[in-house]
Amino acid sequence: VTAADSLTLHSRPPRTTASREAGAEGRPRGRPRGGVLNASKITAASFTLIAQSGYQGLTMAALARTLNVAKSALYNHVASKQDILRLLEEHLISQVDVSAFGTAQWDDAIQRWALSYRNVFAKHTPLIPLIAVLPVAGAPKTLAMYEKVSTGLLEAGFAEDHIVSVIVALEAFIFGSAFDVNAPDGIFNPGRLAAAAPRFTSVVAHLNDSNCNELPADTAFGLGLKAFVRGLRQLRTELV
Amino acid sequence: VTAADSLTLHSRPPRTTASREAGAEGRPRGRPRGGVLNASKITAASFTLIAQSGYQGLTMAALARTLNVAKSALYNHVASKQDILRLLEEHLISQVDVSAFGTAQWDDAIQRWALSYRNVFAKHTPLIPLIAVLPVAGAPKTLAMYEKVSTGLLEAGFAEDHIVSVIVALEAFIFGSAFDVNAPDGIFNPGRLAAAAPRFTSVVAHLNDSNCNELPADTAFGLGLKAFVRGLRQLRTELV
DNA sequence: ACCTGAACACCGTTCAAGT
DNA sequence: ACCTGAACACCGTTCAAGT
Repeated sequence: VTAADSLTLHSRPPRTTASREAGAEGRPRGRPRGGVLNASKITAASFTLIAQSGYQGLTMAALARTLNVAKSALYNHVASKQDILRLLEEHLISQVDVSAFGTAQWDDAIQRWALSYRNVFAKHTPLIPLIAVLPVAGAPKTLAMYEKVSTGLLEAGFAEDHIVSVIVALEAFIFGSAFDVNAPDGIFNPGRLAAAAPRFTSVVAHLNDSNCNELPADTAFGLGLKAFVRGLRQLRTELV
Repeated sequence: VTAADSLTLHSRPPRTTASREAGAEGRPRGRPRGGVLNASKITAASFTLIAQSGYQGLTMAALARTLNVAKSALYNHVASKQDILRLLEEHLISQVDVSAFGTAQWDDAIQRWALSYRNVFAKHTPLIPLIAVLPVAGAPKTLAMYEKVSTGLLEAGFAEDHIVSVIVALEAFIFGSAFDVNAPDGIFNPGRLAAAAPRFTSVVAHLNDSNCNELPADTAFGLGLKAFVRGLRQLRTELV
């Protein structure tokens, strides 16, 4: 045991900054009278923060500052940061447009649902790794969306034992496509390696030939969705 | 300026733990004679670490410990942790099986490539948000894979100006499906909310009716891939 | 050129003290 | 029940000192 060791046992390291790090400015220490904090205020503040500075700006400290509370106060309402992400996910799912199921043809309904779903999560891709693995049990709004889609597919004539697979497969395509929306311009530009990949280079050069002013991610999503739905139309009648 | 403030200017906070935090045990301070570190050693150590304790175990500190160097030594070979993730991505891409292009029929080749691609990244989903947005310019192995796939699709008769879209769409489905592989059992079990979603509940109950001992993620991937390829077969001839 | 040691500015989370 | 203040155990990154 060195001298430095025993020192740490008796003296605390002084704070590196002198500024206050936690807490609301004026509020006394005890329990406040009004409802200072709750889950939906945390959700709203999170979306504000994300809109301002992205998911990288969504920290417990920033959230506490926005809500004018101490960081530790957040833990009276959520168990963890993951818990907050789950709140965001549930809120976003309810913004996905499922209204076409029941009004439009099943194939049109799928396409409109998928487009809406992708657009909602394109701005929230950091949630995707979470959703894809999140049990629906505690997520009523997510469940409500699945109920709508299932009903639409049942009425379209899909066999009961294939519907979950159809939904999972479509969601996979939707989530993957949401990432693509955020790809930088020229992501496929081979640069100085062009000579090593002549076919791909040529094909990238033809990217915008037929889609003048559409984003590459949108073109790919449209083509993929069309192909997917065409294939489903065939399989629907075959797979029984 | 308080007393605590001026204190920090003159005395360093003592370390909270007594154990050494950085550095290799025996090595002297200066530049070592042998090649202690390089990019491929960092890559290999990263995969070892991931295999042992997942991506959450992949930290600069753990990496340095594994390689028996100081954390700061890593920055002589990579610019950042993101840089390491890019090394991993390039290495994994080269494990994707593209051998079916050129030997099998185009639709079979796509299916085998897609399955291999999904399987490789199912164990490395934290890389997916990165890949989907990563320019190919500095990634020769990624480019080599695209060259193979492009060639296969060109020979299959797809129009030059659609091939990038076809690849992007397929990749979206592949990446999304990779996440599903890691979903927990019973992810679709509605729990106590079953009554609110009767159709979905019924459809989930029928999930395993026709696929006795296959994982749900595999069933969905197979069905989605089949639908996708069928749709592509139609669009290939139409879209010209 | 390439390493060590030490620090820096964060991060999410915990917990006693307070009302 | 629900807040504050203070700490804890990390994290990735920087940089002077050394050879």
